[in-house]
Amino acid sequence: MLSERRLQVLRAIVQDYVGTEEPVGSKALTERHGLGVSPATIRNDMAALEDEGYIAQPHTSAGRVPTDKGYRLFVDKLAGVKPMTAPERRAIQNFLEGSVDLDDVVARTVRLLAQLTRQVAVVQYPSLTRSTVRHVELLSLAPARLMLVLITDTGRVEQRMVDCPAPFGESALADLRARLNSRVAARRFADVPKLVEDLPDAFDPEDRGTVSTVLSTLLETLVEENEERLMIGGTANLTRFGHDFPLTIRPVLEALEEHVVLLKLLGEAKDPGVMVRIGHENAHEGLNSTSVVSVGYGSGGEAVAKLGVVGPTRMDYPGTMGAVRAVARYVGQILAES
Amino acid sequence: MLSERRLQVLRAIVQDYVGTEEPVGSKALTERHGLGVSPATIRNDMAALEDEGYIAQPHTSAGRVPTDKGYRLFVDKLAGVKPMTAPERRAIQNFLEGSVDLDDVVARTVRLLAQLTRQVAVVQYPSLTRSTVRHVELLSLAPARLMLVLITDTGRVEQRMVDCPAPFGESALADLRARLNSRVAARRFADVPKLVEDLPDAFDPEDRGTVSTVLSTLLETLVEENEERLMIGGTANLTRFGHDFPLTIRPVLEALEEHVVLLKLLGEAKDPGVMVRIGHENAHEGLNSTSVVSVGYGSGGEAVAKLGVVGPTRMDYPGTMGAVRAVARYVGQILAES
DNA sequence: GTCTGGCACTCCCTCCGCGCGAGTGCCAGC
DNA sequence: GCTGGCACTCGCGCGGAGGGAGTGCCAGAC
Repeated sequence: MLSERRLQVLRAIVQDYVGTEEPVGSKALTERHGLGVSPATIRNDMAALEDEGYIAQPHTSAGRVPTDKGYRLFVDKLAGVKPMTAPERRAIQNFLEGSVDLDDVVARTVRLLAQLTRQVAVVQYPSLTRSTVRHVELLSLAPARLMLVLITDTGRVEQRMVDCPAPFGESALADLRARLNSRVAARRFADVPKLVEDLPDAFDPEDRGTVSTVLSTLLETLVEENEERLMIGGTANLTRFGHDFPLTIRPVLEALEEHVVLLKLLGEAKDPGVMVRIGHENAHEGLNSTSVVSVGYGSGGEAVAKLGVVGPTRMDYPGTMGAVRAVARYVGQILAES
Repeated sequence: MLSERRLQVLRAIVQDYVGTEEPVGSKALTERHGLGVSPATIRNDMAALEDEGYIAQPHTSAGRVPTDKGYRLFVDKLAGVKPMTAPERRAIQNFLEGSVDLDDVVARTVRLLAQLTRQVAVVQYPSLTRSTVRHVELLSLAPARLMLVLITDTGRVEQRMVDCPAPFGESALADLRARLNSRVAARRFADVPKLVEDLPDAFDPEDRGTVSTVLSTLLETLVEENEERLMIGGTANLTRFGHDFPLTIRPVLEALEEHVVLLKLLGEAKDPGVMVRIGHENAHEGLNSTSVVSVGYGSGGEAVAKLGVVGPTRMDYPGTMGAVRAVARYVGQILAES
C-alpha cells in the first residue's frame, strides 16, 4: 500500500507530464507543487513508485513518466471527472440543437467532441437493437417486388428490398401494412419476433409466402447488428503528439479504419458511467499507446449506442471524461426530443 | 517548344522520382533509361527544362525534382492511363458484387480504391439532384405530423419530418400519396417542381396548407445539395510519404475533414474522363502539395456523383488514373443493377 | 551545331567528439 | 524518516571534418 504522499507524488507526476509532455524530475515537482518536502525525499518516493511499476524512466538519469498502471491508478483513485463549465454546457447544447436529422446529429457530435477534447472522436450511430419501432412502411415497386422501410424512434431509417415469391395485390399490401404497424409500433425490437409470428395466418394461402418473406426480412433487419455504423473525426489531432509520432500515428489510423474493432472496443463499456481503457488494456495492437474514453448515450434512460475519444495515454483524463460525459448527455436529450 | 528528347528526359525524371522518392541526377538517368547520350548532354537538357519551369532542384548541386508544371505536362502529354489487368478487373468486380445496400457499396468502394492506389480514397454518395424518383412515401406519425420518405433510383433514402398547419385525414393522405407518386415516379428531380405546382388545387381548401407544406419540404429535399455526403478511407496511407511529412500530413487531414471543400474539389470535374488536379491547382491550401485524381460515376450513362483519390504530387499518375477509372466503371454497373 | 569528356566547385548529409546540464542514487547527519 | 551534499550517468546540442553526389562550364570532336 502506498502512503498518502506517494499518491500525491504520482498525481503530480501525471499532471505535470500531461501538461509539459516531458519527463518530470524531482526538483521540478517540489517547485510546482507545494509538497513541503525536499527533492531528495521525493526521489525516494519516486524510486518506490518505480519499483511498484507506476512510473518509469525513459533512460537512466532522465525524469519519470507514468506507466499504463500509473495512469490506471490516477484515473481510478486520484482524479475525478472534471465537470464542464456552464458556458461550455450551453455551447454544447446550442451546437447540437441546430441538427436537422440523424446524420447531422452524429456529424455534429463528432465535430464537437473532437474540438472539445482536441482528440480523435468516435460516435456510433444509435443502434437498432435497443430502440423501438416508430413505423414500418411497405411500398410496391413492381408486381413482385416490395421495399420495406423501417423507421425507429431515434430517427434512423433502414430499407430493404423484398422479392416476393408471388405477386401481391395492393389491398393485401395495405392490409399487411396496417396489421404490421398496429402490432409493432412503439414496441421494442426485442419483442417484435413473437408479436408477428402468427401474422401469416390472417392472410389468404396464396399470400402467405410473401407475408413470411416480408416478416423474415424485417426480423433480419432488426438483428443486423453488424450493420452498425460509426463516424470518426478529428484525426488531424493525432499530429499534435510527439514528434516521433509518425511511427505511432500509422497503426492508429489503421485501427480507426477497422470499424469492427472500434465497435467492439466501444461496446465493452458495460456499466453506466465513463469507461477508460489505457494503453495495453486495449486489445487491438495499434492502439497500445493510446487510451480510449467512452460512454453510452441514449434517448431514454437506456443507452442505445456509444461514443468516445481516442488519444495518447498521456491525456487530460479528468477533462476528457468530463467532455465525453457531457456530450453524451446532451446528445441523449436531442435524440429524445426529435 | 521542347525537343523530343527533352520530353523524354522529363518523362524519365518523373518516373524515376516517383519510383525512388529522391531527386534524380543526370548520371542515374542515362544509366536507367536507354537515352543513348552522355550525362553532359542530359545536363544541358535539364538546365533547359529548369529554365522553362518543369523541374527544380531542392538545393544547388542536388538532383532535379519535377514541379507541378512538370507533372502537368507529364499527365497531359507524356503518359496515358494505365489500364487495369484482367485479374485486377475481376477482383474489383468480385469485391463490389457482394454489396448489400448503398452504404455498403460506398464503403466497399472506398476500401477498394484505397487498397488499389495505396492512397486516400474519397467517394461521394450518389447525388440526389441528377437521379430520378423511385417512390415518395408519406406516413402519419401524429395527427398533425407527417414523415416524408423519398426513395431514389440509386437506392438512396431521404426522410424529413413535416409539421402540418392543420390536421390531415388518412384519406387525404392516401390521396396525396397516390397523386404525388403518379406524377413524379420515374421523373428526374429537375422536372419535379413544375410537375407538382398545381397539386394543391386538387384538394379541399382546408387541406391545401398541408399539401403545400409537404410539397415545399419535398422540393427542399431535392435541391439540398449541401446534404451530400462522402466517405473517406485509407488515411493511414498518408504516413507512407516523406519522413518530413508530419508537418505536411496535418493540413491534409484537416482538409479531408472539411467535406464541403472536398465536395467542391470533386465537383470541379466537368468533362467526362479522369480529372487530375496537381499541387497548387487545388484551391484549398492544405492540399497544395497533394494531387487529386477524380472521375464521375453513375448508374446510367450520366454521372451521379464523383469519386477519387488524394495523394502526394509525387504519385504514379497512369496507375492511379487507371484504378480510379476502373473502379468508377464497376461501381456504375453495380448501381445500375440494383 | 550538337554532343562529349573533363574538371573545379558547391552543398548536403553523416559522423564524431566534446561539453553542458538535468536528473539520479547513495550516504552521512539531523 | 527527512534533508543536504556529492559523484555519476546519460541525453542532447553544437561545431568541424570528410565524403559524395551532382552541377556548370569549357574546350574539343564529329
